[in-house]
Amino acid sequence: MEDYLKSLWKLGPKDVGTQELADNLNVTPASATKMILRLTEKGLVDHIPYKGASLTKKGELEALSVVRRHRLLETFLSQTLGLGREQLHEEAEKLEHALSKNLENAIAEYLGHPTRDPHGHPIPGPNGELYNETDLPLSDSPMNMVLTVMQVPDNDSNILSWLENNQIHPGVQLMIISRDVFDGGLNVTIGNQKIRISSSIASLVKISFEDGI
Amino acid sequence: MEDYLKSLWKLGPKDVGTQELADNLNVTPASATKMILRLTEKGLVDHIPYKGASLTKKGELEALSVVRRHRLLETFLSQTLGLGREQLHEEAEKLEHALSKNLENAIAEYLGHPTRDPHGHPIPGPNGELYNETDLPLSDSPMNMVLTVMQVPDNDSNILSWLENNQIHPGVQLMIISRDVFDGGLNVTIGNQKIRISSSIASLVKISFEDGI
DNA sequence: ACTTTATATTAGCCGCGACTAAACCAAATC
DNA sequence: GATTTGGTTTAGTCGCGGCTAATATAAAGT
Repeated sequence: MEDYLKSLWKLGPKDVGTQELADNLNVTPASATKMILRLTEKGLVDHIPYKGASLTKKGELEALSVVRRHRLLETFLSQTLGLGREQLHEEAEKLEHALSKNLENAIAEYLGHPTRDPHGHPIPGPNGELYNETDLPLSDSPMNMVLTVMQVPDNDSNILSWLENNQIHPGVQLMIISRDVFDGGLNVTIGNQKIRISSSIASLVKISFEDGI
Repeated sequence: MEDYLKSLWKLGPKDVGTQELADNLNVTPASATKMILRLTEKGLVDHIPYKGASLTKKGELEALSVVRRHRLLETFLSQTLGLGREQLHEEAEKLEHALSKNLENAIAEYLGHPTRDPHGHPIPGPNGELYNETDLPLSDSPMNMVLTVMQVPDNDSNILSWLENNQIHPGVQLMIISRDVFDGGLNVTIGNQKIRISSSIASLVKISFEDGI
């Protein structure tokens, strides 16, 4: 149930199709439909048959609570155990459903109420507060300006390992040197390295023009 | 399932009755019977109908793995977040089922492969190794000797809070001054305090004659 | 407008883990 | 030896969360 809410939140706020939801959760469309009905019954989603589903206010708060637990756990596991960024998502995915309010609070306290997780994703507040996103995809960013990496994806450990190997993670500064006219691939400098980033990956990395984090 | 294995281990190694098992897990005897059948099917328990159930070798290893995860989690939460001993059990109970082998290893590593949890209970090794218990119940211990508290119970937060308030926890030294002839209550000195411990609680506290922990 | 096609839904099944109510067995009492 | 009694098991139900196969709908193409 919590996984469905989380996916609806991630894919929303538009109406999410059954297929899209099912794909996101690696289940069959039939399973997704069934769960959508259950969640509708509970007042957590609005459902227009043959059209799609979206979270109600109540459902959104519930989803944000799951996201908060997930991202706090990622931060906590990274901080204490020093797990690599590419392992965090999978582990947090399992633990998030078993995290009590008490432990959530204790972890937030311990970490000093962080606002971003190790991938740079904003951590919702205890009541679902989420500040405005201003970070932009690297793929859409201007050339010849110093950019600060703010976010990397969390759910694909292959991509994440590649990024890690090339020193691309939140806080790092880089500059786009040139952009391939045909496939949108980027040549960037980072430190004194020059690397090429495919456009599909560049669209998953978010940056800001500010220095700090 | 894991909870049943853990309970069978805790109540064993003798044959455990359905009632006893059900009480321990706060479920009805009917539920316990059903699960015993499932576990028997899987080769994890031996079951003699109308008599009782006990773990097979395979079941015991599985149970010890759960116990290991539980106690590592208690130690980890205590160490990092500084949770009180009386909160640890409940939180670990929820998380233990969601802890991957990977994370279990990382936590054990981080903690330096501890052999006891914060309640003094031995932590099984990664392959179920468990050293010999030599600790004795405080209730059966001799008077006028310096005793080191080794273990306190983990599952009753009321008792645990009381013990904590009276500075009784693993590592503390105390001495039995007198024993009530009728109800077995103990008068003990601990530091420069004198307190009375009821026999029911004294039977749950384990001590050793050695100094260190 | 009719048919094809892609997407959604329903129907019916399974396993897990809980429950209540009813039947059953074994051991102790009469 | 028959009966009471207490613990055990079976039978039948429910909710969660999956699945497959079949059906229904909306949208697009002819």
